Amino acid sequence: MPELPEVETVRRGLEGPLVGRRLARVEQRRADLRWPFPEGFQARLLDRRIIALDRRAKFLLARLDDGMVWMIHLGMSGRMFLQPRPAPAPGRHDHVIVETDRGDTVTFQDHRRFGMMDLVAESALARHSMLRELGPEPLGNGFNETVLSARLKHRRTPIKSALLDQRTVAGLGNIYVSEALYRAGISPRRLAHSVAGRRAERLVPAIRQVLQDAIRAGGSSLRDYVQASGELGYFQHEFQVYDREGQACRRCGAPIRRIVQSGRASYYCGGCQR
DNA sequence: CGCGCTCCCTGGCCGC
DNA sequence: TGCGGCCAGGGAGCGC
Repeated sequence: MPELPEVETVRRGLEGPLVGRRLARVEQRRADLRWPFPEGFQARLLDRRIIALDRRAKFLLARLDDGMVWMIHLGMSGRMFLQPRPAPAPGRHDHVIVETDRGDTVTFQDHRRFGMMDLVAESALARHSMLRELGPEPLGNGFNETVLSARLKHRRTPIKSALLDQRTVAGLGNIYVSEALYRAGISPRRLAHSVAGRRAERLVPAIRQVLQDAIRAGGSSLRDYVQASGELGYFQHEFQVYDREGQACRRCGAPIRRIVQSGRASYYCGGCQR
């Protein structure tokens, strides 16, 4: 899926076509994604005007003119993109299609259906079960070495797992955790509590920089992800460790290792990361 | 409570 | 070429 940089790229790409626009047509093509759509989803979106398109962690938040927020999560394989004109007939995995009063068509496509959508009152947003426990935005002011250390200090799990946990810091996923740990010179196997302090001082800028670099590149295009415009991001060409098992570390030449932690692959250089 | 494993789903790829 | 097994960017829910 889309991790923070991919979601942010989609947000930027859709902001122009969607913000200020009224949803003149809404087509919900199945009853559920990961979970059922909220009651009356299609009718409640229809004719609403989108007043802002924001992002929190990996969620897109479309603010509507009736005080509701259209929450969108892309899961592992979700895409949200602007269609060319005229829009082609919907495909098998095109689950939600909206058309604005300017005639732009935006499609939500998700072949694995791990994504989700919800409609929630702005006033209740912070209490939503999927948002309520999220940690700080890594690119925001609330994320620094003190905050990260406090969140790692009591954790007995490997740092890799702690960073995938959205309560620690919100928006990292499997790719950018591996890449950030490489940049910080920290082994994914190191226990989280031992990263609190000096190592967290390296990790914070490593996380910020890898996310910023990826956003600048338009995200990473692997199997599924495309930008809102349909263009490919190119950060995958800058991966130092992710999906590079057996290839030489670009810094020290040692072969990149792949291990499995909490059921997910981790990639790292045994020479550069301790 | 905190942690790790399994599962949800479809499709691509690899080896036989 | 066909088929089975494995793997994939996420996260909830369960058992230990």
